[in-house]
Amino acid sequence: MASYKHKKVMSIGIVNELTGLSLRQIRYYEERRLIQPERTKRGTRKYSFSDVETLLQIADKREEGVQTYEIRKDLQTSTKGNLKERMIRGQLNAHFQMNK
Amino acid sequence: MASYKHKKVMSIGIVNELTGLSLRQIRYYEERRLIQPERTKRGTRKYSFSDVETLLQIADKREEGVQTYEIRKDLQTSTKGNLKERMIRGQLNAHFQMNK
DNA sequence: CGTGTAAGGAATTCTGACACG
DNA sequence: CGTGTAAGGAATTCTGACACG
Repeated sequence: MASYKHKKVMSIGIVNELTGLSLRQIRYYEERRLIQPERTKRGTRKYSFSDVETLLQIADKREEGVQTYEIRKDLQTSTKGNLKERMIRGQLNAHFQMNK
Repeated sequence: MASYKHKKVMSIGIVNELTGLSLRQIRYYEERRLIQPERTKRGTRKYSFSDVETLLQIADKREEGVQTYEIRKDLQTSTKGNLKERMIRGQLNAHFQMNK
């Protein structure tokens, strides 16, 4: 399922090609905790397709002038927001089923 | 869809970790045309998750003593076989629908 | 704050070849 | 045939730092 999307297998060079972001930028966004790549035994970073998607979102926000701190909050709330939305929908469904 | 599974993004070192095959073996199976990795601008090989799956199949066959030439044929017919099977099923479905 | 760059070292990958068999 | 290995070079990645602002 999520295995391919979330498996950390790409070197930073590939991520650079896929996103167009510089190595410096990719490492900096990690430092600001917007992404969390894994490390190989010898310390080279490994990224997932999911990380690449996040980086593309980050690039969009940065172009709009949003600071990394704000982007981090957005990324967190966008995830939580989806969860929240799903829970609310669940409650609404339960509500309508009761009144049906 | 197939984008993550077939996108060539992994270095040979990662493939080695994922499959347990030696670099020599991975390169040799390419030489025998069992897999077709892509290359970066400077010539380093890039593999997909799909390639990794194929390599795992190859490893199984090799343990059984099957030669690379036979494995290549198997890989080709297993793909074509699936296609053929689907076409036959389609015809069967059409047949039964006509007689229904 | 966000990003570029030069610096030096360490690890990776590549190819062609010899070896065994 | 399939795989290991030593060889030398080229390219990658890492970190900490200085720079601009």
